[in-house]
Amino acid sequence: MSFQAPKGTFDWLPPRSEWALLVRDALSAPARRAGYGYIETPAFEDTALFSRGVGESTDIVTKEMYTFESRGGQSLTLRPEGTASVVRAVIEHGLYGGALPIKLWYSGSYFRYERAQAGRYRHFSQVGAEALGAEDPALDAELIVLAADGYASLGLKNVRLLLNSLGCKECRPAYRAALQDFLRGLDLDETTRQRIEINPLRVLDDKRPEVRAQLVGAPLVTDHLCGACKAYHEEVRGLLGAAGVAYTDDPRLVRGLDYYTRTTFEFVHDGLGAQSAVGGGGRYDGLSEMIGGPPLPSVGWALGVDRTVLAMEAEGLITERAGHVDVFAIPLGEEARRRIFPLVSELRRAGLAVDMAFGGRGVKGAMKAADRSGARYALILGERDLEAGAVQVKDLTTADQTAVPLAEVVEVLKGKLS
RNA sequence: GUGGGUGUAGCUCAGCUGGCAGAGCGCCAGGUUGUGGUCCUGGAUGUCGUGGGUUCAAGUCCCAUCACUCACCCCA
Repeated sequence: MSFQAPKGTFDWLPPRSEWALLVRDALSAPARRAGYGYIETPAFEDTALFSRGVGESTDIVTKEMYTFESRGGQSLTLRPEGTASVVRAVIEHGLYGGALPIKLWYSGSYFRYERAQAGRYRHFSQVGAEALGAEDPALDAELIVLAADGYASLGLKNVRLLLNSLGCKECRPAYRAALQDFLRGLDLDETTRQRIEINPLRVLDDKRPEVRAQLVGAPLVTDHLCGACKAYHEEVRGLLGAAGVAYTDDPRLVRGLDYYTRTTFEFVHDGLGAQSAVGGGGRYDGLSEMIGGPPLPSVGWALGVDRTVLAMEAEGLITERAGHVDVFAIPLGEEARRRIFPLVSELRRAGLAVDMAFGGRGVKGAMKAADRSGARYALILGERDLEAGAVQVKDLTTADQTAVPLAEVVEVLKGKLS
């Protein structure tokens, strides 16, 4: 019997896994500095939260959810995205009764039942941030700037920001109707024709060349925005410019979740294969009410951790990192191992990163291991040293070696490494 | 759901019109009775994805099947 990770999933292994941790940290750091508090919600929720929140017409809900029945007969679903859960938690705990906006960030695993391909997995990882309860273009701009700063802090140069406005419940219906009129006149396959009736904006997203060619003259949302939406969008654009964040207006940008209104954006990168979005988000003014909460105009984003690592690889930012211990201890013989083990523990308690040779290997093999560990110093303890009450401290970069009394090793190494 | 590609050592892969299972890297050991990163020597690891067929003979040809992968669809 042998096992392998389920289709569409993968394991993060060292040393590459270090970058996943680093990316998670770097993408969330700007939000933490901007007053966003940490929220952690369950990995599964009531199925209806997603079908009503994300939208019955979306692909996510119609064919990509991991839905199962609990022993009590309740329908539960592994979360396919984070926003619905956060809004649910805010409503459930009445957080909207306090100071607004409520600013939250989170990080975790998400699940969508899709055919895997480069950059697209059934289990993936996102960092998210949401600001709930305020309708202020500065809040939209803040979130976008925070995400852009996160990517920039990782050294990414080729992340582009696409920006659009999808209008609101006042102006979207008219646009939707105009778009449907246009699309119905095109030569399209059956599934796409169905999409025109259910979710016409999504058709603008089609990548097939024969479809793209026909979409050239399609009506654009930006030409159908009401006065309020137009003004709001202009304000967001102005603030982004003022903060020095470059963006491209993309009137074709639509997103796969139904709850978006007004500001929508996507961060894209060309080095990921067919998947180009490394992050995205937007405003969702009606979501709270859709799932039974009070009016709570909000905006947020989710950034893909796995995809960001792929983007960094594409830009050559992922380099082999040297090992991460400072000291590597080598006992020669059992007596030496018994003596060096507590010394290793003591060094670690003193704040040094320390590893040691296990498995009773010879000096040569142990030295090889010390070299691979990336340690600056090797500690060698053998019979002769035990008799002398000292340990050999070898600087692996210069090959200088000196005997240091056992009682003084901790202080000496702390001094050398500070 | 649809279409393409690939399955051979831990990893990356070579293996021609069928004829003894290979290389590089990595790993382990020795060269150095207690010293790494270079060098030299040696060693271990294989159900050639799986099942069937053709053949004196199959990693190689045929059929089926599974897995992985890329792309469409969709999205982080």
